[in-house]
Amino acid sequence: MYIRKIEEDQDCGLYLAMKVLGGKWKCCILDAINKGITRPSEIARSVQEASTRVIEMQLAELLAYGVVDKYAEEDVFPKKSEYRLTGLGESLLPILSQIDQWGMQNAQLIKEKSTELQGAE
Amino acid sequence: MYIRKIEEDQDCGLYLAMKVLGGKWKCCILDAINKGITRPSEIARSVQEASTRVIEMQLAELLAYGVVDKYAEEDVFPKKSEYRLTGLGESLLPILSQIDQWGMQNAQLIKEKSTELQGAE
DNA sequence: ACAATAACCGATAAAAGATTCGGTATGGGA
DNA sequence: TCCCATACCGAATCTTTTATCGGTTATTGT
Repeated sequence: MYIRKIEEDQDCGLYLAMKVLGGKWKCCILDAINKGITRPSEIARSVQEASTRVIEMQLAELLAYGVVDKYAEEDVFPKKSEYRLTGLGESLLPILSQIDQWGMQNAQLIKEKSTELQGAE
Repeated sequence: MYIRKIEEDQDCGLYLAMKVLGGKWKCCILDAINKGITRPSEIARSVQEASTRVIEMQLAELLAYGVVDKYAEEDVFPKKSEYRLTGLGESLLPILSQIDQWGMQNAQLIKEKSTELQGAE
């Protein structure tokens, strides 16, 4: 079992929110589910850069935080699971789309500066 | 010089935005600056959990991304620097406060689930 | 019998991020 | 002279996150 060593800032709403949607692929997963891509294997195919293991792990986290719900049919072939947004998850959508818009609007600048920060130094 | 090894998702606005404000203390720093706490030493004191080195590094990143501007007076004692939000930085404020609100509204749940995720398993 | 598909998990390796420690430079005050 | 404050940087180290690999279970088709 993994035990966190560095103290967190549990009074900062931003910090708390980032715990829920801060993972590298969470936004892509939420976006996929919102678009109707609900099965793990489908999500994995739709994101492709991310391995199925990562999708599984992040889905598990989203599930734990109550942002998505899971509907599984184990006694069917092939096994079938679907993940859907909960009310809490839906309450995140407008915020996510705002951040996404900001990112897209400033994409050019961010990409440039980002390259500078790691490129020539 | 450091070279990133894992490919990024440069078409996801959310992912890009997170590059700018994803650091552990960026939100606290932006909040401080917005409140008029503009000097590095003051910011460091106002955040206290974070070391001055961290503040310096994250300020440098925010500066590189054009979210803040720097006004330095080197020929003064003691040396004086001030960081202020740029237009781009200010355009982030409403978004930040929305995320913060969401986080505060769901603070109880997030804290509980967060504890479960690392605590008993 | 064997390959294929779906979902999932555990252990470990690799990468990224945060922290600590020491150092630079300037000039004021005890 | 020595110590303080301010701002800043480099490098080593520690922590956290992400990726990779192999394994499990169950069922269908070849």
